[in-house]
Amino acid sequence: MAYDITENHKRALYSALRKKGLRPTRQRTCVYNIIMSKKDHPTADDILNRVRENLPTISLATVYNCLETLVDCELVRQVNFDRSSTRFCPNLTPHAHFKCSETGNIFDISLDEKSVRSLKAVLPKGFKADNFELSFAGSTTISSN
Amino acid sequence: MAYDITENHKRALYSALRKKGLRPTRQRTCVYNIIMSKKDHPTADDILNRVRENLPTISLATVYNCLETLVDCELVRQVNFDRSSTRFCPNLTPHAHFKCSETGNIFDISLDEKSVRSLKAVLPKGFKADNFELSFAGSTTISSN
DNA sequence: ATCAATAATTAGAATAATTCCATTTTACTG
DNA sequence: CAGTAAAATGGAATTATTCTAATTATTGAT
Repeated sequence: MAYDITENHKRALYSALRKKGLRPTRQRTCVYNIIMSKKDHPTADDILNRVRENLPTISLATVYNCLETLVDCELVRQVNFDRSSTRFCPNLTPHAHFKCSETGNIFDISLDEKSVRSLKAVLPKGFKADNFELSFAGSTTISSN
Repeated sequence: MAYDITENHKRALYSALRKKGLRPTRQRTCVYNIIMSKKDHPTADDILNRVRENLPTISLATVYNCLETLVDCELVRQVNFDRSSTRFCPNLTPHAHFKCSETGNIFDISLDEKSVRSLKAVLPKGFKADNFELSFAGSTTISSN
């Protein structure tokens, strides 16, 4: 039996949806698979184009709906860089983002526990963070991750 | 002689503009003063409303133009929270932002040198950051800064 | 399997924030 | 103070996203 990564994704998706009383539709499944199958940071529009190879009639509104659901279920993350379109990220481990000013490429920068702790330590008494976002902009010699 | 804070701002503004060969117009001066006179995080629209008390005919496009200029001159900073309107920040010292999920209030969280260093230390070899943005979302018992 | 109930998808209209454009006004230089 | 270049203006255009009302799919019970 071959190790089928998408079978695992399917299981994760279905159980997360069921937990919230939501239905595993063709569209949700496909959007989720597309995001998981390429570890980059696509916009809703990128995702529409990729998903249409399988579901040619899916609408942009549905892509937005699916993405909202997946974010609510904590199956994917949302990333914002300045004012440009929201991007979606399959990486659920603690990480920061680095955007290369020259190429526009976005890199995940993984954060170990110590870094996460020292990050959260900047908050004074009285502040309780549910989440954080750390992003860098600059230049890099790395061409892709 | 009274300590006139706006005189200092004026000097900072004029010299920063001159350095870039830009003209100190009434609109730019007013937008800058408005931002400096209340240490919060107004949107372009907030700023339009405040500035109109002094310059009733200023247009939103001009506010956007002025803000772009001020950001380019590094006199004010831009802050983005998710997809909502861009906010502008007079605080030029290294700091993070905390947004209270309940009230929407935004707090500056100042960062000491050590924190800034450990922040930048998360970047692997090959990445050179020009700037970073760190923001938290959560709840707080603090009502205002 | 079939049906009803409910949830999800769809296409297109609507909205919000921002940028663009063509014209008028203003600021600087000589 | 005249000429030139930069900036301001109002409105149209653009972009990303959300809303809406109608259709279609999924589920649970017969």
